[in-house]
This record gives sequence, C-alpha cells and structure tokens, in this order.
Amino acid sequence: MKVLAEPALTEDKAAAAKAAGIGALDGILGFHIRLAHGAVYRHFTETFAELELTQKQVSVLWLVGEDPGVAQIELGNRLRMDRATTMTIVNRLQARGYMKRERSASDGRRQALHLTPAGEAALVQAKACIAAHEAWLKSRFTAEEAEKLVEMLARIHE
Amino acid sequence: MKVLAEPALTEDKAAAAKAAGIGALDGILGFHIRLAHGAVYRHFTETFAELELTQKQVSVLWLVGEDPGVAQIELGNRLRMDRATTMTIVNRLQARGYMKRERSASDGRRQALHLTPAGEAALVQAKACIAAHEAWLKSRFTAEEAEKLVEMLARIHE
DNA sequence: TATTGTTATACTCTATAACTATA
DNA sequence: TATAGTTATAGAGTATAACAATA
Repeated sequence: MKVLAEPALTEDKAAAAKAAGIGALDGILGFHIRLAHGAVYRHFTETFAELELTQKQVSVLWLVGEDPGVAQIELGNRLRMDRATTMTIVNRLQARGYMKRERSASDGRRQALHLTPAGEAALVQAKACIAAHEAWLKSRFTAEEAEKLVEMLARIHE
Repeated sequence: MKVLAEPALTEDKAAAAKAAGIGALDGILGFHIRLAHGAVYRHFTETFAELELTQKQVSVLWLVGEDPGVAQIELGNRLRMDRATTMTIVNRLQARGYMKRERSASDGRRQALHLTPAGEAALVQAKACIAAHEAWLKSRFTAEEAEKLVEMLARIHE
C-alpha cells in the first residue's frame, strides 16, 4: 500500500490510509521503530512503576551487576550514551543507595562501579519485571520471529 | 553471570558476553528496540540538523499535510501522543510559521490544523531528508527483510 | 595531549493536573 | 457529563561546553 499510484485505486488508498491513520508514513521504517519504541517504553514504565526504575537505570544496574568494577565510560560505550548522560543515571542510582563509586586502583581517572546490597536486591526484582515485560512483548511473535527481529535490530544499532 | 550455568561453558559465555559488551542483556528484545531507536534517533537528528526539525515535528507536519484540517486530538491518537505533548509540538511548528490553527466550523472544541506555504515548503524538504534517512536505515536489509521488520514492529505498536 | 569524570546548562519528549470552552 | 484545547509543572533522556584530575 505505498506509492506507485493506480488512479483507479486512489479512493481505496485514501480510505485505507485513513483507516491506518498514518497514511504514507506507514511505509517509513523509522516511523515504525519510533512508535514501537514508544509502546515498549510505556509498557516498561507501567511494569516498573512500583520499583520506580527507568529503562536506562535498569540497564546500568544490570551491567554493573554483571561486570562489577566497570567504569562509567564503559557503560556509556555499551549503552550508546554520552559521558554526561551516564553521569545523571549513575548519580540517581547512587543517590538511591543502589550503587557506589570507588576510584580505580589501576587508573586514577576511572571510577569503578559496584552494586550495594540494596542494589543487588533491586536487580533481582528488576530481572523478574524484565521477564514479565519481555513475555508481554514477545507474546506476539514466534520464537523464530523474535530471534529474527533481535538480529535485525542489532544490525541497526551495531 | 549466574543463571543456569554449565560450568564447562562459563568462561566461553563470559568471553562472548564481554565481546558483545552487553552480556545477558543481549537476549532482551526490549533492549534491542531501545538501542535501535537510539541509533535511528541520532541519525535522524543529524539528517535534520539543517532543517532544525525533530522526528515528532516532521510526523506532525507530514500528517497535517496529508490531512488538512485534522484536529490535535487526532494527531495525538495517530502518533500515540498525549494532548499536552501534541500541544507543545504544534506550538513550536506554529511559532515557526509552518502551521496555523483555525477553529473548526462543525465542532467549536476542535482546532483545524493547516500548513502555511512555508510549512508546505518545509514538508517538501523534510520528505527529501526522510528519503535519505530511510535509505541509510534500509541499506542493511533486503526488501523482504525491511517489509518483515515493518510488519513485526507494527504488531508491537498497534 | 588524551582520557575520565564532573558540573552547568539547555532542549525535547513525555505525562499529569487543573482550568476553560464547547458539545 | 464528556470532549478538545490550553496552561503550568515536572521528570527523564540527550547533548554540548568547560573544567579538574590523571595518564
């Protein structure tokens, strides 16, 4: 249903576009990525309302839990974030007592990040919420489809 | 790296995770959607730096151009935005002289939105930029893959 | 000089709440 | 009462610039 007009179908196309609600935007891949991200974001926010954690906060919590002592610059690289952006997220997690900074012994410029016991506990809860969130998200795909989708998305951000 | 380990593979898995940089997060679909969205967002911002238009502004410009007289509440529904969110975007486009509000004749509560000539011109330029942006994005997929990707993303946001 | 962390600043998106006007 | 628009407010993500400490 894109361009390439057949005049006879003009009205049909207009009707279909109106039904879809987004007209020719429907053919734009970037547009669908944005809408899908928005939908996932909203469901994530609902799922994590109780824990009061955002997507980025959970990602940082997760990575620090998996790789204790990791530096902020590393987190930024892995999550495609600016240093300043990383700061604000680590600041928030530290303010909540989930994370602590320690100067790296081997490189004085780096801060080695570690979870506190409270952070570990929060991560356990967060992983359970992630599982529920993922189940909601993946419920509309077969296992192969989900795998293919992940692979294609990775091609975009890698 | 906890979860279900096979001791013999622990080191391999750790190595693989380190190579990927994101460890077990790599299996999370929602995570890949967020990263892909971020990559698309950044490229979009670069592409539209000259026009000084954001994704949402372009979407609104596009929809109003396609459907003159559309109401704000309609835009919000189609783009999955709150009324207040829609306001800020329309305000900005109006302040730049791209769009004008007119009270709907049939329903006094509604504002009918129309592009100004400047808005029409901006939309033409924006569509050219969108084409370049889409080409960048789709360059990593075959036509069938891109179609499948759009279809799967639509399942998420519909 | 380059890297890492930090602070300050700013803009956009997003949403909630409360208010007005209209249906 | 319900809907559409409006305004005010706030939190989060993102980024740039400038600075300090370290390599």
